Amino acid sequence: MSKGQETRERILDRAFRSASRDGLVGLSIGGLAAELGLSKSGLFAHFGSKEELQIAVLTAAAVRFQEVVVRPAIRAPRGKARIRKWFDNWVLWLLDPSVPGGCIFMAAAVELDDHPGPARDFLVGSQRQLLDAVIKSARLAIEVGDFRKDVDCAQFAFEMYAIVLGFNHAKRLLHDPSAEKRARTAFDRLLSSATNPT
Amino acid sequence: MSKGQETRERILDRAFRSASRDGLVGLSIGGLAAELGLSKSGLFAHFGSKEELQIAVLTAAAVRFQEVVVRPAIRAPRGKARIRKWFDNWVLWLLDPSVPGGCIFMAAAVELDDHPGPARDFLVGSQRQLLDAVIKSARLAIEVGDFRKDVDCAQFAFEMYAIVLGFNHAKRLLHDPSAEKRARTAFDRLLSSATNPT
DNA sequence: CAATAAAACGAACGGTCGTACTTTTTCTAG
DNA sequence: CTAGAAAAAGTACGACCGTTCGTTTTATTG
Repeated sequence: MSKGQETRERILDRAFRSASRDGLVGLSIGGLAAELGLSKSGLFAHFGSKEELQIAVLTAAAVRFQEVVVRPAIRAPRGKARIRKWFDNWVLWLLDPSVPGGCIFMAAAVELDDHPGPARDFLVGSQRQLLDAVIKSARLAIEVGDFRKDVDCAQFAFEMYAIVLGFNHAKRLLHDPSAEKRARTAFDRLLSSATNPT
Repeated sequence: MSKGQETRERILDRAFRSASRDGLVGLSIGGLAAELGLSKSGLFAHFGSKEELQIAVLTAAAVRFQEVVVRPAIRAPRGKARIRKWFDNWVLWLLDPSVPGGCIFMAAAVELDDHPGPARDFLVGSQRQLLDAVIKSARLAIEVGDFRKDVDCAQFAFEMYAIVLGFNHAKRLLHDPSAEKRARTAFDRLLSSATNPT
Protein backbone atom coordinates (compact mmCIF):
# COMPACT_ATOMS: atom_id res chain seq x y z
CA MET A 1 0.00 0.00 0.00
CA SER A 2 1.32 3.42 -0.94
CA LYS A 3 2.15 5.98 1.68
CA GLY A 4 -0.77 8.09 0.59
CA GLN A 5 -3.33 5.35 1.03
CA GLU A 6 -1.85 4.59 4.41
CA THR A 7 -2.28 8.09 5.79
CA ARG A 8 -5.66 8.33 4.16
CA GLU A 9 -6.78 5.36 6.18
CA ARG A 10 -5.24 6.74 9.31
CA ILE A 11 -7.20 9.92 8.72
CA LEU A 12 -10.43 8.09 8.06
CA ASP A 13 -10.07 5.95 11.15
CA ARG A 14 -9.69 9.00 13.29
CA ALA A 15 -12.37 10.92 11.44
CA PHE A 16 -14.74 8.01 11.86
CA ARG A 17 -14.38 8.09 15.62
CA SER A 18 -14.54 11.85 15.71
CA ALA A 19 -17.69 11.97 13.61
CA SER A 20 -19.30 9.41 15.87
CA ARG A 21 -19.12 11.92 18.67
CA ASP A 22 -19.60 15.24 16.95
CA GLY A 23 -21.35 14.30 13.75
CA LEU A 24 -20.29 14.77 10.17
CA VAL A 25 -20.82 18.50 10.40
CA GLY A 26 -18.74 18.67 13.53
CA LEU A 27 -15.80 17.18 11.70
CA SER A 28 -13.05 19.77 11.58
CA ILE A 29 -10.25 19.45 9.09
CA GLY A 30 -7.93 21.58 11.17
CA GLY A 31 -8.75 19.73 14.36
CA LEU A 32 -8.36 16.38 12.69
CA ALA A 33 -4.98 17.38 11.31
CA ALA A 34 -3.82 18.52 14.72
CA GLU A 35 -4.86 15.26 16.33
CA LEU A 36 -2.95 13.30 13.74
CA GLY A 37 0.10 15.52 13.66
CA LEU A 38 -0.53 16.58 10.08
CA SER A 39 -0.84 19.95 8.50
CA LYS A 40 -4.30 21.16 7.66
CA SER A 41 -3.47 21.51 3.98
CA GLY A 42 -1.76 18.14 3.86
CA LEU A 43 -4.84 16.43 5.21
CA PHE A 44 -7.14 18.47 3.06
CA ALA A 45 -5.30 17.40 -0.09
CA HIS A 46 -6.42 13.82 0.49
CA PHE A 47 -10.05 14.69 -0.07
CA GLY A 48 -10.33 17.99 -1.87
CA SER A 49 -13.34 19.17 0.07
CA LYS A 50 -15.07 18.64 3.36
CA GLU A 51 -18.00 17.01 1.66
CA GLU A 52 -15.69 14.47 0.07
CA LEU A 53 -14.20 13.78 3.46
CA GLN A 54 -17.65 13.23 4.91
CA ILE A 55 -18.57 10.80 2.18
CA ALA A 56 -15.27 9.00 2.62
CA VAL A 57 -15.98 8.66 6.32
CA LEU A 58 -19.46 7.30 5.65
CA THR A 59 -18.02 4.86 3.15
CA ALA A 60 -15.39 3.67 5.59
CA ALA A 61 -18.07 3.28 8.23
CA ALA A 62 -20.22 1.27 5.85
CA VAL A 63 -17.32 -1.08 5.15
CA ARG A 64 -16.80 -1.56 8.83
CA PHE A 65 -20.50 -2.18 9.40
CA GLN A 66 -20.41 -4.75 6.65
CA GLU A 67 -17.64 -6.60 8.43
CA VAL A 68 -19.06 -6.37 11.93
CA VAL A 69 -22.74 -6.88 11.27
CA VAL A 70 -23.72 -7.89 7.76
CA ARG A 71 -21.14 -10.53 6.90
CA PRO A 72 -21.45 -12.57 10.09
CA ALA A 73 -25.22 -12.39 9.76
CA ILE A 74 -25.50 -13.69 6.23
CA ARG A 75 -23.08 -16.44 7.12
CA ALA A 76 -25.35 -17.72 9.85
CA PRO A 77 -27.79 -20.47 8.91
CA ARG A 78 -30.97 -19.24 7.30
CA GLY A 79 -34.02 -18.70 9.41
CA LYS A 80 -34.37 -17.60 12.98
CA ALA A 81 -30.67 -18.08 13.67
CA ARG A 82 -29.73 -15.59 11.01
CA ILE A 83 -32.28 -13.07 12.20
CA ARG A 84 -30.89 -13.35 15.68
CA LYS A 85 -27.40 -12.84 14.36
CA TRP A 86 -28.53 -9.64 12.70
CA PHE A 87 -29.83 -8.29 15.92
CA ASP A 88 -27.00 -9.48 18.13
CA ASN A 89 -24.30 -8.06 15.93
CA TRP A 90 -26.16 -4.86 15.47
CA VAL A 91 -26.26 -4.42 19.21
CA LEU A 92 -22.56 -5.26 19.34
CA TRP A 93 -21.95 -2.59 16.74
CA LEU A 94 -23.69 -0.04 18.91
CA LEU A 95 -21.73 -1.07 21.97
CA ASP A 96 -18.31 -1.22 20.31
CA PRO A 97 -16.00 0.29 22.92
CA SER A 98 -13.52 1.34 20.26
CA VAL A 99 -16.16 3.76 18.99
CA PRO A 100 -17.34 5.45 22.15
CA GLY A 101 -19.12 8.20 20.27
CA GLY A 102 -22.02 6.03 19.23
CA CYS A 103 -23.33 4.91 15.87
CA ILE A 104 -22.22 7.30 13.18
CA PHE A 105 -25.15 6.36 10.96
CA MET A 106 -27.68 7.41 13.53
CA ALA A 107 -25.85 10.66 14.08
CA ALA A 108 -25.65 11.26 10.36
CA ALA A 109 -29.29 10.30 9.86
CA VAL A 110 -30.46 13.11 12.08
CA GLU A 111 -27.96 15.59 10.70
CA LEU A 112 -28.59 14.88 7.06
CA ASP A 113 -32.29 14.18 6.90
CA ASP A 114 -32.98 17.73 5.86
CA HIS A 115 -29.78 18.39 3.94
CA PRO A 116 -29.90 16.98 0.45
CA GLY A 117 -26.64 16.12 -1.23
CA PRO A 118 -24.33 13.25 -1.99
CA ALA A 119 -23.64 12.52 1.66
CA ARG A 120 -27.32 12.12 2.39
CA ASP A 121 -27.79 10.06 -0.76
CA PHE A 122 -25.06 7.70 0.27
CA LEU A 123 -26.48 7.31 3.75
CA VAL A 124 -29.99 6.67 2.51
CA GLY A 125 -28.68 4.13 0.04
CA SER A 126 -26.75 2.18 2.62
CA GLN A 127 -29.63 2.25 5.08
CA ARG A 128 -32.07 1.03 2.44
CA GLN A 129 -29.64 -1.70 1.54
CA LEU A 130 -29.44 -2.73 5.15
CA LEU A 131 -33.20 -2.81 5.49
CA ASP A 132 -33.51 -4.83 2.31
CA ALA A 133 -31.00 -7.34 3.56
CA VAL A 134 -32.98 -7.79 6.76
CA ILE A 135 -36.17 -8.16 4.78
CA LYS A 136 -34.56 -10.81 2.64
CA SER A 137 -33.42 -12.71 5.69
CA ALA A 138 -36.97 -12.58 6.99
CA ARG A 139 -38.25 -13.98 3.71
CA LEU A 140 -35.78 -16.80 3.97
CA ALA A 141 -36.98 -17.43 7.49
CA ILE A 142 -40.43 -17.95 6.04
CA GLU A 143 -39.12 -20.26 3.35
CA VAL A 144 -37.22 -22.28 5.88
CA GLY A 145 -40.32 -22.55 8.00
CA ASP A 146 -39.12 -20.57 10.99
CA PHE A 147 -41.50 -17.72 10.35
CA ARG A 148 -45.18 -17.95 9.63
CA LYS A 149 -46.05 -17.56 5.98
CA ASP A 150 -48.14 -14.46 6.50
CA VAL A 151 -45.40 -12.44 8.20
CA ASP A 152 -44.99 -8.98 6.70
CA CYS A 153 -41.24 -8.93 6.22
CA ALA A 154 -40.94 -5.21 5.65
CA GLN A 155 -42.95 -4.65 8.79
CA PHE A 156 -40.68 -7.02 10.64
CA ALA A 157 -37.61 -5.14 9.48
CA PHE A 158 -39.18 -1.83 10.47
CA GLU A 159 -39.86 -3.02 13.96
CA MET A 160 -36.46 -4.57 14.38
CA TYR A 161 -34.89 -1.32 13.29
CA ALA A 162 -37.11 0.56 15.70
CA ILE A 163 -35.94 -1.58 18.58
CA VAL A 164 -32.33 -0.87 17.69
CA LEU A 165 -33.07 2.84 17.61
CA GLY A 166 -34.82 2.62 20.93
CA PHE A 167 -31.89 0.78 22.42
CA ASN A 168 -29.47 3.39 21.17
CA HIS A 169 -31.59 6.19 22.57
CA ALA A 170 -32.07 4.59 25.98
CA LYS A 171 -28.45 3.62 26.26
CA ARG A 172 -26.71 6.70 24.99
CA LEU A 173 -28.95 9.54 26.03
CA LEU A 174 -30.73 8.24 29.08
CA HIS A 175 -27.92 5.97 30.24
CA ASP A 176 -30.56 3.43 31.10
CA PRO A 177 -28.69 0.44 32.52
CA SER A 178 -31.44 -1.92 31.46
CA ALA A 179 -31.53 -0.66 27.90
CA GLU A 180 -30.04 -3.82 26.45
CA LYS A 181 -32.34 -6.05 28.42
CA ARG A 182 -35.33 -4.03 27.26
CA ALA A 183 -34.20 -4.21 23.68
CA ARG A 184 -33.71 -7.96 23.87
CA THR A 185 -37.07 -8.45 25.47
CA ALA A 186 -38.68 -6.39 22.73
CA PHE A 187 -36.83 -8.33 20.09
CA ASP A 188 -37.87 -11.67 21.57
CA ARG A 189 -41.45 -10.53 21.53
CA LEU A 190 -41.12 -9.45 17.93
CA LEU A 191 -39.51 -12.73 17.03
CA SER A 192 -42.13 -14.84 18.72
CA SER A 193 -44.90 -12.85 17.10
CA ALA A 194 -43.42 -13.81 13.76
CA THR A 195 -43.14 -17.42 14.77
CA ASN A 196 -46.33 -18.34 16.52
CA PRO A 197 -49.79 -18.20 15.09
CA THR A 198 -51.70 -15.11 16.16
CA MET B 1 -46.15 41.58 27.82
CA SER B 2 -43.09 43.79 27.62
CA LYS B 3 -41.36 44.46 24.36
CA GLY B 4 -38.38 42.42 25.50
CA GLN B 5 -40.43 39.34 26.24
CA GLU B 6 -42.15 39.72 22.92
CA THR B 7 -38.97 39.70 20.84
CA ARG B 8 -37.56 36.99 23.00
CA GLU B 9 -40.44 34.79 22.02
CA ARG B 10 -40.12 35.75 18.39
CA ILE B 11 -36.49 34.74 18.58
CA LEU B 12 -37.25 31.46 20.28
CA ASP B 13 -39.95 30.57 17.80
CA ARG B 14 -37.56 31.05 14.94
CA ALA B 15 -34.69 29.38 16.74
CA PHE B 16 -36.91 26.42 17.51
CA ARG B 17 -37.66 25.86 13.86
CA SER B 18 -34.08 26.47 12.89
CA ALA B 19 -32.73 24.03 15.46
CA SER B 20 -35.17 21.41 14.24
CA ARG B 21 -33.36 21.43 10.94
CA ASP B 22 -29.77 22.12 11.87
CA GLY B 23 -29.61 21.04 15.46
CA LEU B 24 -28.76 23.02 18.54
CA VAL B 25 -25.13 23.25 17.53
CA GLY B 26 -26.09 24.50 14.11
CA LEU B 27 -27.94 27.40 15.65
CA SER B 28 -26.20 30.59 14.63
CA ILE B 29 -26.75 33.80 16.52
CA GLY B 30 -25.75 35.91 13.55
CA GLY B 31 -27.88 33.96 11.13
CA LEU B 32 -30.84 34.03 13.46
CA ALA B 33 -30.51 37.78 13.86
CA ALA B 34 -30.38 38.28 10.11
CA GLU B 35 -33.50 36.19 9.59
CA LEU B 36 -35.36 38.23 12.16
CA GLY B 37 -34.06 41.62 11.10
CA LEU B 38 -32.20 42.11 14.35
CA SER B 39 -28.63 42.92 15.08
CA LYS B 40 -26.42 40.12 16.26
CA SER B 41 -25.61 41.87 19.51
CA GLY B 42 -29.22 42.80 20.11
CA LEU B 43 -30.31 39.23 19.85
CA PHE B 44 -27.35 38.03 21.85
CA ALA B 45 -28.24 40.31 24.73
CA HIS B 46 -31.45 38.37 25.29
CA PHE B 47 -29.59 35.26 26.31
CA GLY B 48 -26.04 36.13 27.25
CA SER B 49 -24.50 33.04 25.73
CA LYS B 50 -25.17 30.48 23.08
CA GLU B 51 -25.63 27.78 25.66
CA GLU B 52 -28.34 29.82 27.33
CA LEU B 53 -30.01 30.23 23.99
CA GLN B 54 -29.91 26.48 23.40
CA ILE B 55 -31.45 25.79 26.78
CA ALA B 56 -34.09 28.42 26.16
CA VAL B 57 -34.93 26.74 22.85
CA LEU B 58 -35.19 23.35 24.50
CA THR B 59 -37.39 24.80 27.19
CA ALA B 60 -39.67 26.44 24.65
CA ALA B 61 -39.84 23.16 22.75
CA ALA B 62 -40.72 21.30 25.93
CA VAL B 63 -43.55 23.71 26.61
CA ARG B 64 -44.86 23.19 23.12
CA PHE B 65 -44.58 19.42 23.46
CA GLN B 66 -46.50 19.64 26.68
CA GLU B 67 -49.31 21.44 24.91
CA VAL B 68 -49.41 19.27 21.80
CA VAL B 69 -48.79 15.84 23.26
CA VAL B 70 -48.82 15.59 27.03
CA ARG B 71 -51.84 17.67 27.98
CA PRO B 72 -54.29 16.15 25.52
CA ALA B 73 -53.07 12.71 26.52
CA ILE B 74 -53.56 13.05 30.24
CA ARG B 75 -56.95 14.52 29.59
CA ALA B 76 -58.10 11.45 27.74
CA PRO B 77 -59.89 8.80 29.81
CA ARG B 78 -57.58 6.42 31.62
CA GLY B 79 -56.68 3.15 30.06
CA LYS B 80 -56.24 2.19 26.46
CA ALA B 81 -57.77 5.41 25.21
CA ARG B 82 -55.15 7.49 26.97
CA ILE B 83 -52.33 5.30 25.71
CA ARG B 84 -53.63 5.70 22.19
CA LYS B 85 -53.79 9.45 22.66
CA TRP B 86 -50.16 9.46 23.66
CA PHE B 87 -49.16 7.72 20.53
CA ASP B 88 -51.44 9.60 18.18
CA ASN B 89 -50.39 13.01 19.40
CA TRP B 90 -46.78 12.04 19.42
CA VAL B 91 -47.08 11.13 15.77
CA LEU B 92 -48.85 14.40 15.15
CA TRP B 93 -45.99 16.19 16.85
CA LEU B 94 -43.53 14.55 14.50
CA LEU B 95 -45.61 15.43 11.46
CA ASP B 96 -46.32 19.04 12.44
CA PRO B 97 -46.01 20.89 9.13
CA SER B 98 -45.13 24.12 10.93
CA VAL B 99 -41.92 22.44 12.05
CA PRO B 100 -40.62 20.91 8.85
CA GLY B 101 -37.18 20.25 10.31
CA GLY B 102 -38.29 17.32 12.41
CA CYS B 103 -38.35 16.67 16.12
CA ILE B 104 -35.89 18.89 17.89
CA PHE B 105 -35.57 16.47 20.78
CA MET B 106 -34.41 13.66 18.56
CA ALA B 107 -31.92 15.94 16.89
CA ALA B 108 -30.70 17.17 20.25
CA ALA B 109 -30.55 13.66 21.65
CA VAL B 110 -28.00 12.61 19.08
CA GLU B 111 -26.06 15.83 19.32
CA LEU B 112 -25.87 15.98 23.07
CA ASP B 113 -25.51 12.37 24.10
CA ASP B 114 -21.75 12.74 24.34
CA HIS B 115 -21.64 16.38 25.38
CA PRO B 116 -22.29 16.82 29.07
CA GLY B 117 -23.62 20.14 30.24
CA PRO B 118 -26.80 21.88 31.24
CA ALA B 119 -28.38 21.48 27.81
CA ARG B 120 -27.93 17.73 27.93
CA ASP B 121 -29.15 17.63 31.51
CA PHE B 122 -32.30 19.46 30.59
CA LEU B 123 -32.96 17.18 27.65
CA VAL B 124 -32.40 14.03 29.65
CA GLY B 125 -34.67 15.34 32.36
CA SER B 126 -37.51 16.10 30.02
CA GLN B 127 -37.18 12.79 28.22
CA ARG B 128 -37.19 10.88 31.49
CA GLN B 129 -40.22 12.83 32.54
CA LEU B 130 -41.95 11.89 29.33
CA LEU B 131 -41.12 8.24 29.75
CA ASP B 132 -42.32 8.30 33.33
CA ALA B 133 -45.59 9.85 32.27
CA VAL B 134 -46.12 7.10 29.71
CA ILE B 135 -45.25 4.48 32.30
CA LYS B 136 -47.77 5.98 34.67
CA SER B 137 -50.44 5.89 32.01
CA ALA B 138 -49.66 2.25 31.43
CA ARG B 139 -50.02 1.54 35.15
CA LEU B 140 -53.38 3.24 35.10
CA ALA B 141 -54.33 1.10 32.14
CA ILE B 142 -53.65 -1.93 34.30
CA GLU B 143 -55.68 -0.51 37.18
CA VAL B 144 -58.57 0.22 34.89
CA GLY B 145 -58.41 -3.30 33.54
CA ASP B 146 -57.43 -2.46 29.98
CA PHE B 147 -53.97 -3.95 30.35
CA ARG B 148 -53.08 -7.29 31.81
CA LYS B 149 -51.82 -7.14 35.35
CA ASP B 150 -48.42 -8.59 34.48
CA VAL B 151 -47.56 -5.98 31.86
CA ASP B 152 -44.11 -4.50 32.36
CA CYS B 153 -44.95 -0.83 32.08
CA ALA B 154 -41.37 0.38 31.66
CA GLN B 155 -40.92 -2.18 28.92
CA PHE B 156 -44.11 -0.97 27.31
CA ALA B 157 -42.89 2.61 27.36
CA PHE B 158 -39.55 1.58 25.93
CA GLU B 159 -41.19 -0.16 23.01
CA MET B 160 -43.60 2.63 22.34
CA TYR B 161 -40.74 5.06 22.30
CA ALA B 162 -38.83 2.77 19.97
CA ILE B 163 -41.72 2.72 17.52
CA VAL B 164 -41.81 6.50 17.52
CA LEU B 165 -38.10 6.62 16.84
CA GLY B 166 -38.49 4.10 14.05
CA PHE B 167 -41.27 6.11 12.53
CA ASN B 168 -39.20 9.25 12.62
CA HIS B 169 -36.27 7.51 11.00
CA ALA B 170 -38.29 5.87 8.26
CA LYS B 171 -40.21 9.02 7.53
CA ARG B 172 -37.52 11.63 7.65
CA LEU B 173 -34.44 9.88 6.40
CA LEU B 174 -35.78 7.16 4.14
CA HIS B 175 -38.89 9.05 3.09
CA ASP B 176 -40.77 5.81 3.38
CA PRO B 177 -44.37 6.61 2.40
CA SER B 178 -45.69 3.76 4.50
CA ALA B 179 -43.80 4.79 7.60
CA GLU B 180 -46.88 5.91 9.46
CA LYS B 181 -48.78 2.77 8.57
CA ARG B 182 -45.86 0.64 9.75
CA ALA B 183 -45.64 2.56 12.99
CA ARG B 184 -49.36 2.20 13.63
CA THR B 185 -49.24 -1.49 12.88
CA ALA B 186 -46.36 -1.92 15.28
CA PHE B 187 -48.18 0.07 17.91
CA ASP B 188 -51.34 -1.95 17.51
CA ARG B 189 -49.32 -5.09 17.95
CA LEU B 190 -47.70 -3.68 21.05
CA LEU B 191 -51.05 -2.62 22.42
CA SER B 192 -52.69 -5.96 21.82
CA SER B 193 -49.79 -7.77 23.39
CA ALA B 194 -50.42 -5.77 26.52
CA THR B 195 -54.12 -6.48 26.39
CA ASN B 196 -54.53 -10.12 25.55
CA PRO B 197 -53.24 -13.04 27.53
CA THR B 198 -50.05 -14.53 26.12
C1' DC C 1 21.67 6.92 -8.10
C1' DA C 2 18.92 10.16 -10.58
C1' DA C 3 14.50 11.67 -12.36
C1' DT C 4 9.96 12.01 -11.50
C1' DA C 5 5.82 11.74 -8.96
C1' DA C 6 3.45 11.83 -4.64
C1' DA C 7 2.79 13.71 -0.27
C1' DA C 8 3.11 16.98 3.21
C1' DC C 9 3.90 21.63 4.61
C1' DG C 10 3.35 26.74 5.57
C1' DA C 11 1.30 30.90 4.89
C1' DA C 12 -2.51 33.39 3.60
C1' DC C 13 -7.38 34.18 1.98
C1' DG C 14 -12.23 35.60 2.91
C1' DG C 15 -15.78 34.29 6.09
C1' DT C 16 -18.36 33.18 10.09
C1' DC C 17 -18.46 32.21 14.72
C1' DG C 18 -19.51 33.68 19.77
C1' DT C 19 -18.65 37.32 22.73
C1' DA C 20 -17.41 42.06 24.83
C1' DC C 21 -17.86 46.63 24.83
C1' DT C 22 -20.11 51.40 23.97
C1' DT C 23 -23.62 54.12 22.01
C1' DT C 24 -28.12 55.06 20.32
C1' DT C 25 -32.86 54.28 20.09
C1' DT C 26 -37.18 52.96 22.06
C1' DC C 27 -40.22 51.81 25.57
C1' DT C 28 -42.31 52.75 30.01
C1' DA C 29 -43.53 54.91 34.64
C1' DG C 30 -44.05 58.77 37.32
C1' DC D 1 -43.88 65.24 29.04
C1' DT D 2 -39.81 63.71 30.82
C1' DA D 3 -36.42 61.04 33.48
C1' DG D 4 -34.76 56.50 33.83
C1' DA D 5 -34.84 51.82 32.33
C1' DA D 6 -34.90 48.52 28.81
C1' DA D 7 -33.89 47.13 24.29
C1' DA D 8 -31.46 47.29 20.18
C1' DA D 9 -27.70 48.62 17.38
C1' DG D 10 -22.86 49.28 16.17
C1' DT D 11 -18.21 48.07 16.30
C1' DA D 12 -14.48 45.37 17.26
C1' DC D 13 -12.03 41.25 19.01
C1' DG D 14 -9.73 36.76 18.62
C1' DA D 15 -10.56 32.13 17.19
C1' DC D 16 -11.59 28.88 13.96
C1' DC D 17 -13.55 27.52 9.55
C1' DG D 18 -12.74 25.43 4.62
C1' DT D 19 -9.98 26.38 0.87
C1' DT D 20 -6.05 27.92 -2.31
C1' DC D 21 -1.41 28.11 -3.77
C1' DG D 22 3.52 27.81 -3.98
C1' DT D 23 7.19 25.36 -1.86
C1' DT D 24 9.61 21.65 0.21
C1' DT D 25 10.12 17.19 1.71
C1' DT D 26 9.57 12.33 1.03
C1' DA D 27 8.57 8.04 -1.86
C1' DT D 28 8.66 5.58 -5.83
C1' DT D 29 10.50 3.95 -10.04
C1' DG D 30 13.43 3.43 -14.22
